[in-house]
Amino acid sequence: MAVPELFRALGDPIRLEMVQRLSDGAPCTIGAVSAGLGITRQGARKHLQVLADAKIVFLEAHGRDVLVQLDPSGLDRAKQYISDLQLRWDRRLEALQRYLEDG
Amino acid sequence: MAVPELFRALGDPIRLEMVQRLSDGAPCTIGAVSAGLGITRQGARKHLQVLADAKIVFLEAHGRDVLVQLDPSGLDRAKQYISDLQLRWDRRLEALQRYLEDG
DNA sequence: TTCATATGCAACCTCCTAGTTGCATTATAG
DNA sequence: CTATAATGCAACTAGGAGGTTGCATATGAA
Repeated sequence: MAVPELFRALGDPIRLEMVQRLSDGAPCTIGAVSAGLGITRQGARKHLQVLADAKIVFLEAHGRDVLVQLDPSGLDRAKQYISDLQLRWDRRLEALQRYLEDG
Repeated sequence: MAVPELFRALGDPIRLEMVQRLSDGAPCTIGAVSAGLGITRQGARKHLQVLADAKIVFLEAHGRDVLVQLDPSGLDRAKQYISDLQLRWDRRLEALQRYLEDG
């Protein structure tokens, strides 16, 4: 459910950069993920919330700071959705080909 | 390239519905893809343009009407990008595990 | 030719989103 | 205890995205 929200969350260069960082490095604090993006901490925080709402990331309070971690299931759902589309598309192509060959 | 644009194009319920229709049925005209979406033809046309700009769909003039066709390579790029992310994520997990085990 | 159909183009409106600033809060460090 | 560091919350602004209406254009059918 909420597939559009999922893709929408990925459809922003800054959020995608965040996901990149998270997939590369260790889980880190909000401050760390937000640094060096060219926007303020609050701006970055909003992006993180979008990612969290879309279940691409989850936030875990840890004393004074909040750890940001990638949620693999989010990415998986997105990929699965695309695969389903491609499957239908392929079936359609096959049906079309049969139609052309056999009459 | 322009991966964010790709996801962004998929991140809208109406555009996703269009892609669904195109993957299901035969390539059809702009009018056909645009019908029954709850918005005007011009509104739908703008969505189609977004999909076309993101290379998810291509438009082919055919006399009076314009055929809309799914571009499988667009979906493939999106899927590939996600797979790459997951690959890096998995590698990171492995490294972490080795670190925990071996010291 | 004439009429209807499928589309293009442009101006306009509204609202959400990205981004900011300022201040409050909570927890770690000395 | 005090100071600082990491974060939360709220109000505000600007710009773009989604959507509409109105009109122009070109192609196919009769």
